[in-house]
Amino acid sequence: MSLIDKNFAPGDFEERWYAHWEASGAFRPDRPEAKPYTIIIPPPNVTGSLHIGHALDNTLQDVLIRWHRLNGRDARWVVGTDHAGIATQMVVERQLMESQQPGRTAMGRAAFVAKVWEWKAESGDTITRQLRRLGASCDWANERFTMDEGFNTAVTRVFVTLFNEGLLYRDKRLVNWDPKLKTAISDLEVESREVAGSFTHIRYPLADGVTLADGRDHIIVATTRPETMLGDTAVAVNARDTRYQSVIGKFVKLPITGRLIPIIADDHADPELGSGAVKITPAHDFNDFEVGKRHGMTPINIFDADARIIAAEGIPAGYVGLDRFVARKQVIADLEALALIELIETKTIQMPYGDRSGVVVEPWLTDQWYVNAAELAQPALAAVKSGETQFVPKSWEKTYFNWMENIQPWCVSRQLWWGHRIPAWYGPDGQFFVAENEAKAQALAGDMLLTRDADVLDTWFSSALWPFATLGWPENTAELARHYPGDVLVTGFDIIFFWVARMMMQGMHFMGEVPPFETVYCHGLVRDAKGAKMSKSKGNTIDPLLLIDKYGADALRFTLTAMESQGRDIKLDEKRVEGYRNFATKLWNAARFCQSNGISGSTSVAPPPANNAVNRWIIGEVAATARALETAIATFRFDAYADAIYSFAWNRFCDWYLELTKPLLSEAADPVVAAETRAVSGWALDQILVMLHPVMPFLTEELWHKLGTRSRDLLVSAWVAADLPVDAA
RNA sequence: GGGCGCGUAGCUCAGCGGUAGAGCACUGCCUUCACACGGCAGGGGUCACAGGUUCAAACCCUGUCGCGCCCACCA
Repeated sequence: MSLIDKNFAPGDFEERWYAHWEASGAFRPDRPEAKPYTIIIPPPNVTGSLHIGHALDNTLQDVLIRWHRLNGRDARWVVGTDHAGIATQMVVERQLMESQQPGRTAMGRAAFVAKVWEWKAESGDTITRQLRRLGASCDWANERFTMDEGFNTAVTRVFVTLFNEGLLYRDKRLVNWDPKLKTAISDLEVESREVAGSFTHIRYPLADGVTLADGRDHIIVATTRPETMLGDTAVAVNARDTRYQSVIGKFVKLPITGRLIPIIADDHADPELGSGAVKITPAHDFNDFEVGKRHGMTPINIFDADARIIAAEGIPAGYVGLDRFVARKQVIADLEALALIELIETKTIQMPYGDRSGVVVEPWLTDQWYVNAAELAQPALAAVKSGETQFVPKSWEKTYFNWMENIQPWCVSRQLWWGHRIPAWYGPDGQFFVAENEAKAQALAGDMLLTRDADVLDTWFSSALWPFATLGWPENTAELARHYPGDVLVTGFDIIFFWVARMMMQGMHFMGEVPPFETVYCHGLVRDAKGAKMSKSKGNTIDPLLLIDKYGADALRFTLTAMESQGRDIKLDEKRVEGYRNFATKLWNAARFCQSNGISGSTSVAPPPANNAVNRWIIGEVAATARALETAIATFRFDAYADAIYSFAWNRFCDWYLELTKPLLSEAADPVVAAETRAVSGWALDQILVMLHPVMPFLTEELWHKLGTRSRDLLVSAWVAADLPVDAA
């Protein structure tokens, strides 16, 4: 208990309180008799730094955790970081380049991975330090990392188990290949962009003097990627298409290569589209791959990992080694010279781009590991259908259903170095053995000389295990029993497929059909004041740390809470932060006023006895506010929470109550009424601190201690304000 | 081509069946012994448009227009 300074300066006490809380163990769950309340943090990238989206996500989680902690629950916020395979690998590669050190391939795998660990150690606590500045009351004592020892065990166990159950398998099929990063990526990591392109109509000469019904000696096919014709294995037409019925089973002579390829009948060819005839390139197009399979064709691969032409069947030597885009020009030039170009249309086309590399992704034929997602999706789907897990807002359930019901095999192998190495070993003739370690694989393989799979797992494969691997799984720990499933997951809607769906699948499969959380709260994106998506390249990013420096963490937290409305996107305007900093100042001054009038903190949750009408009124208002907050939390209406406490504290408590009671505290006033008013004021102010604490933890903790001699910190006090009598007056 | 969401005061948004609300901005007054990062008073909206349901609609239904996002193999 000490005098409240005239100036409100959050920088003077925020870091001090955080250090005190953490050191005192306040973030640890320590109420074994109470019902647990568990949130699992979406693990930020270990080498990342706090952006405004993290600030929102973690503020909301902290509001929930702190509210439930204040309400007596045994709250635990499980925390940790993600190794973020591809993202981190790219960061380190870029750093090597910028510092002119040898590149990844030059230094070799072991040295590179060591370099990443070095970088992780160096920068790895940046993000967690920043979360502390935000005030996130995470259980740091049990901080996890997706590549720590226990996690590695969990990942391996899951891989081996799924393999043994037949739910994970190796397959040769087309993947989305990123020729820049030189790895397979999943469907979700491909974004379709509209670009200016062209549509080339090519004449494929009919072989053996055959002609079409209209007398033409060629079939016209169209493509946006002319170079792929080097790998064509057929031309497909529809069996119902009268224009082509007579030539089904005949051949065309594939230009440039001179190969004869058959004209086949397949429903993939739509008579309504283009010429009705379509070139089939099984090794470089997802549809064509299926067509090829139906007709027993062997795909002809024409690219290497860099998407350069290789010496495949019939490809002229001059093409070998050409980049795909150079090859495209060459194909067009050669076809033009042969007078086989019917037409080149300029038009906007859809092209697949790697979301990380920004280059055009190629469908490429490789051996990869796949998870049978369609199978794992069934229980995960059922859990949401039955309401065991609920999305808030509910409309996201439809999105989830739609994706899960049409889910494709999940390619989980990546040709990267940073990540969980795939636990599979190969014998000399391509036999493979999946086991938890090399010794077990060797036991399966007998005398064979084994080499380990060079690939690593998709980052999301490990983060899918986050809700249970962080609690000690596969060991049967007490923590697991107590904190799984979590109460709520708070995350952005943009990773529902990447992460939420995968956690649902793995959680259901490995945790006895129990989904990992009861509620999935999906918040929106934080945009700039004009509504534009923030990006470094646009230069419109808002750095949450700068806002914290300028206005205090509490003001930023209040802003994000007040603007979070049912998952809608947030247009963040700095003026809003300034406004809520003003609110903090207002409260600070109100507390200072109270203190200067001999008002101090209360000793109990229950309101003091009151006879005076104004005092009775404010007691009732506190109760009504507490109930409004309870509803807001139960329905995840963060905006309603902020609004209720704001209007109560400012409009009713400051503007009316403090003004109306000023005369009651004057020297001329009745001492009995004055004493009652001091007691009620102190109690009401305490209640404001309690109710506001989840959103503004620093300011409220500071005032809590300034206003009274307290046996405990505010954040760990269990105050069930909503139980107050509603009609105290 | 499917799916979702949004169009309410100058701006950002609540309200989702019972005579229009908040914050910011704006106007006027006030440096009154908590606070000018403040106080008091005030101006400002045919709730996108058109139909319908209802005693009653910003709120429910149908359609139209505009904006945004997600998913999808028109080669």
